[in-house]
Amino acid sequence: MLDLRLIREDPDRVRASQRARGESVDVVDQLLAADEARRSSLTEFERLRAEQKALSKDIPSASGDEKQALLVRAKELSAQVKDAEAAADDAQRELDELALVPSNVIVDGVPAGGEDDYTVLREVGERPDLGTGEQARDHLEIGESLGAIDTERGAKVSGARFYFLTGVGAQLELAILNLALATAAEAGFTPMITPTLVRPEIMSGTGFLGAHADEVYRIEADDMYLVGTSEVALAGYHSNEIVDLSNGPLRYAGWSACYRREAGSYGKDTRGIIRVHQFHKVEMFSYCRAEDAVDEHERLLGWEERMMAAIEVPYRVIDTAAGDLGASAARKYDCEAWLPSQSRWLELTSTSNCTTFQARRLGVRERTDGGTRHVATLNGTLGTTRWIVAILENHQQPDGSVRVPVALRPYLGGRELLTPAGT
RNA sequence: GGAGGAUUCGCCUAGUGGCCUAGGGCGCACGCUUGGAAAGCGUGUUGGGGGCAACCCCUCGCGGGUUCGAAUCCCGCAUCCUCCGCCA
Repeated sequence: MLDLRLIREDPDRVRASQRARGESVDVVDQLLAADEARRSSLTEFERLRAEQKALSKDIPSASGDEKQALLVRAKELSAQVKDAEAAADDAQRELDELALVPSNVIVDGVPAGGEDDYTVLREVGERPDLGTGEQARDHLEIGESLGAIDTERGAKVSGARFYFLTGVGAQLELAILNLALATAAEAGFTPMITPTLVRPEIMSGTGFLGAHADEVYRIEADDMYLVGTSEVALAGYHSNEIVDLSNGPLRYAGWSACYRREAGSYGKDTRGIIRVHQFHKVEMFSYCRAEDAVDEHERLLGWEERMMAAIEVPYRVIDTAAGDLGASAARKYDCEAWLPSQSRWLELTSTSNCTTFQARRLGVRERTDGGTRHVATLNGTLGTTRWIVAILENHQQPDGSVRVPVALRPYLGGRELLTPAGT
């Protein structure tokens, strides 16, 4: 949700942002009209209500005919107040509904356009030389040979896009997540294990029930949602609170299972564990002052790149185009690892600056000299199940083994190599 | 699943239809006092919205209702606590 004051004072900025995203520009004028309607109906209600209060104060001390006359007048007024209040409520409801429509206003510098209009900020690391003309084996082939990934039984038990991580595969996932959590803790984040079922208002407050509502699993019997990321729970953590940011940002690292329906991605990444319905993730989440959000975003990206370096995979950083941003994000950077088997880049991390957009919906504020104001929220990935893909493929050896990146070794009992089962 | 009880300002609490314009205590902030501090005294201290302003409106868990008037009465819901049942 945007600040109505911004829409009133600088509607052109909002229009430009909506245009860059390829979304509705007219909604700005609809909002301005709804805001005007709300204010005039509210003023009328308040005028009548004040009159009613003044009148009812005189009733107890009146008597006889005078009292009867007052009661008659008060009864009329009571009906008028009721109508005016209903009108004001309707106008407020209409405004509230419209206010959810515009997406966050993009940060200056975000490229306009859609999925393919990103800007590459940098490319880091060398793509592995896997031998002359040799076709790189893909992560599933490697994973199966290591006895690490079992997608067939995943499908048998739960359907397409489910999998078992077995043996060293399970350990490798935990190694990634443990390294991520340790990195976060060292950087001052508070480690958190979060709920994965949340109430509707929390899911909606984070902005995931807009255009991407089909992505979310809903538990109909209990009217709850399964989260696609711990960002949801961490954003809800301080909902309707006034937080204290005087000692710097509040930083949390959430560990959770993540659930995604992957509706509309039929036929895309169907092999292996690149695109799955359930995975684990360690996510950074930061509450900071609005004016610090741009710097905080760079810091989150910095921690993500530290993790990229730790798993020793070649990657690039992209500045996602406006049309490919989630509704809440004002800017998003992705780190994409090189995927040798497909000669393409694969998203491993994503960090979004949601400015005050989420906090406004969720009611997260801070105290300032001039009252309260909404804080900024940011999030970023520090490790997921998918990273197994990039690690297996980039560290595969000609003999079929996989080299373990140095930083992960302590979490794998010191192992330097993962070797195929039965060799 | 059933039966009771609770939900008031950061915390504790008063409040059974108009005297609530929600009182008191704690905490916190500022001031007085002091050589300095403590104590004491005084002032302030929920949040949101409208208005150029004076000022006004809303906010006693949430949503309805009764009434000229609701923290207070009625209905529904949520959360927490206690007990019972069921499951483990």
